[in-house]
Amino acid sequence: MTVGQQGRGPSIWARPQRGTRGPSPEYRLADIAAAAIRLASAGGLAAVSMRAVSAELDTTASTLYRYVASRDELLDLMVDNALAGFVHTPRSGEDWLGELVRLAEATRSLYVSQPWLLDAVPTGSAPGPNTLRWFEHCLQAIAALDRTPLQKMEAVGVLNGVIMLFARSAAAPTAIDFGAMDPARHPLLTSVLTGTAPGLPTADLFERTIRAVLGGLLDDRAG
Amino acid sequence: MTVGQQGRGPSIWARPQRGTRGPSPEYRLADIAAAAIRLASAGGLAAVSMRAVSAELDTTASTLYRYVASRDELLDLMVDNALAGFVHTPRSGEDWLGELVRLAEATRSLYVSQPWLLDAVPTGSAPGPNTLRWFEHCLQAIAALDRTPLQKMEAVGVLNGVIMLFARSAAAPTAIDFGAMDPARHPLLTSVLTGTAPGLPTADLFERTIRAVLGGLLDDRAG
DNA sequence: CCTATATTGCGAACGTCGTTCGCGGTTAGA
DNA sequence: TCTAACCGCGAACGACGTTCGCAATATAGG
Repeated sequence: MTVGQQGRGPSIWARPQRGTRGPSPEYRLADIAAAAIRLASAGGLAAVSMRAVSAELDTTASTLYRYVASRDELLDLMVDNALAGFVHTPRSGEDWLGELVRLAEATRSLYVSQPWLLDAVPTGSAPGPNTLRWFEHCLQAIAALDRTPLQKMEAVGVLNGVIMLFARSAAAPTAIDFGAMDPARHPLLTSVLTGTAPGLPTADLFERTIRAVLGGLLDDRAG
Repeated sequence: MTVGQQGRGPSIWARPQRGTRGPSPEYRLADIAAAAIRLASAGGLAAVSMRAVSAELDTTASTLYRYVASRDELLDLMVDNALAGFVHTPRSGEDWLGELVRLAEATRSLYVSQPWLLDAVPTGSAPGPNTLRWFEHCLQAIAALDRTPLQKMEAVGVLNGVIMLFARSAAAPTAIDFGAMDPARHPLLTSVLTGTAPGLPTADLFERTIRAVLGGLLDDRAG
């Protein structure tokens, strides 16, 4: 592969195959990604260091650079590997909004089950095949709508952002320190925080938000 | 101050003042935050290392720990210092949705002008006085609405998330490498990407999204 | 006034990190 | 057979966050 030195070519996904010369590689990208995901599931993305991942595979850090040009590329690999677990099948007779809500909830549950994704996705600048498959599913659901491609792309981008937003608030149990709050200066905030238990978001807040956003952006009445 | 060793008390904002014993501190938190913001504006949040910030102030890294318990606390300081530049005054006769849209656009422009905020905010778990002031403004705008405090809090949280989402997409000019895209496998995505210039989001997409979200979550017809 | 105590700035160090370099060994093409 | 490409790996580099201990300094209490 020899990616470490020369490899500032295209992204991992469109990298030329290895030559046939030397010994065959001892590891596969899928195994490397799986080892990294194992560490991330246990200790968050911070636990995914090149040394830790290589140790998980009983090798050394420098060996990893035969397969991956940088840690960010390894994160790209992890993201796409995790998104391989995303499945979505349209149901006959389902309206596009209902299908997208269902797709959004499946996506969110995937983010929630693997919270490190929320930290890894912003880094990634090279969407892998499974990420593209997710986009394709979204576009498929709204294919019949009479909107410009750009509008559809924007809507899907916002959809993804809203999903990550809700997944993030579900993953972080609001360990916020309000030590700076002065009841005199912030009366409304004080009454809200003391009046009711902060708690988790309303159960249907996610679906309502999705419907509000997509309905507002793609519904035929808008424009 | 002696924060580095004993300082695992409350957050920076609710920290006991320094005693009167020793020599008076040579630096102020505001100056430290300003120096860090200067570095972040120039080179992103990655340029804000304890050594770099201390060098900016002509001192050493260990000195910083007299003022700040950790790098994350320094980031909290930076965020609140940047949010000090946020101003918002309600206009008489303005409806709540219009006011929130105006507030949202002011917030977004602040995020866009200082993109490191988007990386620093997720870290911060201790909102400073200026952050609380922002929340207070939001709650003020919807004070007259007949919604439960929890619903209002949720809506403000979603509002903030949407603002950051749009600020992020405006800050990162879509340097995405689509090298993995196979036209056969992803026909819709291919047609969208080749058919139109990716470009920036529609001009009014932000406002329309804000209105869709807040209208859907807080309007009297919903619920 | 004198002394104990608290506080400051700082040099040095520790462990970890991402990444690079060069070596010896291995395989396939010329 | 020889050469060029490829592999795994040990060692190192520079940077990072953070801790520790020391000399200097200023106040509080007697």
